[in-house]
Amino acid sequence: MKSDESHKATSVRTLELLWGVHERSSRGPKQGLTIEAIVRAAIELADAEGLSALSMRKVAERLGVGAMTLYTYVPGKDELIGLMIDAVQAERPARRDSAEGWREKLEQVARDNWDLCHRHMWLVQAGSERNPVGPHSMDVYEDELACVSGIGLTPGEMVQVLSLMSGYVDGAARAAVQVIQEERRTGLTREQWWEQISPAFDKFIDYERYPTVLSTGDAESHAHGPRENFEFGLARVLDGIEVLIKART
Amino acid sequence: MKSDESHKATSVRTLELLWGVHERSSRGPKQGLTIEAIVRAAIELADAEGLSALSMRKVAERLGVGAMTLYTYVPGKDELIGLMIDAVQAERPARRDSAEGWREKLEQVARDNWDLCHRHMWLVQAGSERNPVGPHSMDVYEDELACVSGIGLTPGEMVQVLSLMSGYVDGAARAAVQVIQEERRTGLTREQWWEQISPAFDKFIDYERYPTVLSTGDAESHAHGPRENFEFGLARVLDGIEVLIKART
DNA sequence: GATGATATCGTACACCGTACTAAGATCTAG
DNA sequence: CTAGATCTTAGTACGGTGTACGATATCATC
Repeated sequence: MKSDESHKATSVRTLELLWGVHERSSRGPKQGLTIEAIVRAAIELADAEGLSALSMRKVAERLGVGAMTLYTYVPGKDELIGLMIDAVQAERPARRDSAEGWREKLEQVARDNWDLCHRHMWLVQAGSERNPVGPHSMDVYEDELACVSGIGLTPGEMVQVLSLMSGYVDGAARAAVQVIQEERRTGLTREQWWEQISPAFDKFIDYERYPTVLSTGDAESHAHGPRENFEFGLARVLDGIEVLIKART
Repeated sequence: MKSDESHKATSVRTLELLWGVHERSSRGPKQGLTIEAIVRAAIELADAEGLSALSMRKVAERLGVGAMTLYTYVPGKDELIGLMIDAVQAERPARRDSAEGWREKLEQVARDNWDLCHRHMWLVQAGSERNPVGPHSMDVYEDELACVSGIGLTPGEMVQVLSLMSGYVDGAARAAVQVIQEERRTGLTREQWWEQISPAFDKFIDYERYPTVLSTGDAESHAHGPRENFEFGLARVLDGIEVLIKART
């Protein structure tokens, strides 16, 4: 376990990196790279080959430098991932004045996040709390907060509503993305995979133990696409929030 | 990339392990271990030291055998984790005939899952779709399905409602558990950490850029505990489901 | 030009999952 | 009862990881 002091030091250093405060001393040789370039290379790599294939060596190779060079820019891999997360938040559409009413706005926020998770699938595995919050994440938070302010909720409720929304979207995106990644990894669609597995499955399982499953019919025949599932859940969550808001007014 | 055939083979093998179908040939020496013992040791290790500290070598050491011995029982680490996930599902309370009505039942299911994620924190990082479903997961699914059957929903809607619930609970548990793990890792509570960071943070940030955040007041002062956040979101999600059910009847 | 701070990066360490192989244990066929 | 087949066990090794350390090259400053 590192000391508290060293944790504080790297946390503050990461904050500086996130907010673009460099103030490097003028002595010594010039740096040949920028943090932005490193973060960009890391994002490209993670997009292309997945988070598990993201390594400091490969990022360095992509930039044409030695692996240890990266450590003069970034304290470590975890902090690099933190920078990646904040960087991609910039892709989310900014203020959405077009949408009318809190519901449309929240819906857009949710879909933006869903889309982002599909554009950068590593997001659903990388997410870690306690990352020092960077400027782009802060922009997103400001936007989200604006969606639910001025509609009769207490500040505490506003925060909780946003936490609910992002919790749901993250969970749903995670499930959806994992299906896609699994299809990539094995080269089989879920249907193909299930076809291969089901004979063995039927041999083991005793369906008398699962009357409700049986009476509901084959789960697969009722399965919807991930997108439909997401939209369904989103509508329900928004309905639930609407109940709260209507009770407050 | 492995061949489709080998994927199929390990999938079927994992199914056999999950459902307890051994049929080992009688030739050769007897096995000194059981899969159950291996899974138990792995769960203890993950509980105690986290998923990142779970390694085949450490599990083997805990059992007093060589690392490679495990591979005669289990195809690989991923499959072992799949067995661990199914095994802990057995801890969830079984049929809940005590609860009245779908809402109370779903509430209990959600809280059981929330509690399970806190008892075995590695669950929130390990979760992977496309794991061949084991007997205990199947029990849970049967239970969940029974909660929402016979209340006027179509089979498709029942599946979607459950997917919504588990998506929300997973997302919320994930966030909550990550906070706890971060506190363990750094030895700082979130408040202590924020106290250390905020001076630097205030130096970088320009609050004029974030009027809503500012007007809402310091987010920390409105922060609730993870448990309260979870219960708040759960109530909203259930409200949303209730809207759907009332529209159907 | 000397000095001292700094960037670069090769090497090395401690891990990881697991493929391979050799050795020993046990059952079955003859 | 023996021989062979077949299994378990486990040591070794390979290619990967993050990153600590130290040597060297490069620059701004005195």
